[in-house]
Amino acid sequence: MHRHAGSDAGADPHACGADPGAVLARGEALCRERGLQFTPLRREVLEAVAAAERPQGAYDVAERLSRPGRRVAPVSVYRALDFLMEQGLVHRIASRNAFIPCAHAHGPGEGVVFLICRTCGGVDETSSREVERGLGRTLERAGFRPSHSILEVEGDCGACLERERAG
Amino acid sequence: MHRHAGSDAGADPHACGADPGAVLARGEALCRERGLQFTPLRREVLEAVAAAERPQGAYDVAERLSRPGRRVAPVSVYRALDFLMEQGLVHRIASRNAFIPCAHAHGPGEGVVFLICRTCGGVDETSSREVERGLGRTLERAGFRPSHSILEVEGDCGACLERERAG
DNA sequence: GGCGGGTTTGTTACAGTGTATCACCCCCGC
DNA sequence: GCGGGGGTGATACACTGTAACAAACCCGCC
Ligand SMILES: [Zn+2]
Ligand SMILES: [Zn+2]
Ligand SMILES: [Zn+2]
Ligand SMILES: [Zn+2]
Repeated sequence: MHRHAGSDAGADPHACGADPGAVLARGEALCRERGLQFTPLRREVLEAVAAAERPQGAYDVAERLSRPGRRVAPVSVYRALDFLMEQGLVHRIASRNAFIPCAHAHGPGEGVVFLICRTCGGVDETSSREVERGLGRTLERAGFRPSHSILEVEGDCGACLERERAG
Repeated sequence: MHRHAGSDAGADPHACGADPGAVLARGEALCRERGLQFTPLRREVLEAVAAAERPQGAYDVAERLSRPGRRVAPVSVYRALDFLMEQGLVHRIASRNAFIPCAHAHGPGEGVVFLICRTCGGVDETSSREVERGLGRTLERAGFRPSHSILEVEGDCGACLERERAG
């Protein structure tokens, strides 16, 4: 139940983990246009991550894809996830060692904020030019040249707060 | 070689990892005033983290503290590190699975930014009310109530940029 | 059709990270 | 002395991630 969260005023909202079909379609289109292979395994891994309500570990995905007669080893899942991350189709949540799907294209240098709900376990993502600007200035003052950054916030999502107030 | 980085204009600078002696002194004072035990093991673990130039894994610390005749198991190091983290004496770098010392008291709700140099491997920390403000507004718009957050930036530190320009 | 080279996957083994559990010790209050 | 809580030692285990090599696959080329 990852609700999309608005970013800066006027910017486009996000909807990560919203619709597995859309994520798969984007993966396919993106690989075709980049001349890369959207193989069955990669599709299945992306599908498994997109279908889950909460971030999935690589071993979770491996187990989910394995059936009697076909075993998918974690190492294969890791390789698929590496590929999907390079293409911007999934994100890794460092504080959880787990992965979430991404349904939208991130502009270059666009900062992403992961919102991790400690109640329902869901992860939503948003972006903020405001934060990005402030961080840029802070880094400049520190004389630090960034290559990339991660920003993960843990707390309670709107839906869970609502539920708590009601029930 | 963790240089301190200035935070917002007028705010106090940081100096994490700067002086092992200062970190140990702060740990001792802080435990005394809180009625907690600054045991030999905890002191040694903090000392090992503070003496290192780069973030240390729990197993690194365990190895560093072990000598012929005395073996310190990683699990003991983890327990000490958990304690030191609760007291705000060390930080965990999620993207590296490693720990750094902290020489200053963080105010409540004060955002911390970790600056991870991919060249020298050192980690510096700073804070930015600017980023904190922007993040607060972004989270409010998203209807998300934060409990805590991590912000880690990878890139090149000022010293390494300087060295690169010179050499 | 057959060949050659890059990419993907399977398989095994291993390294690294973190936790659960129980026993022992120590200290302090009763 | 006795009981209880906190800290440590020790073992075992679960979880996360990577290295190395072989087999399969794909695709352009002859
Ligand atoms: Zn995304
Ligand atoms: Zn929630
Ligand atoms: Zn600190
Ligand atoms: Zn550096």
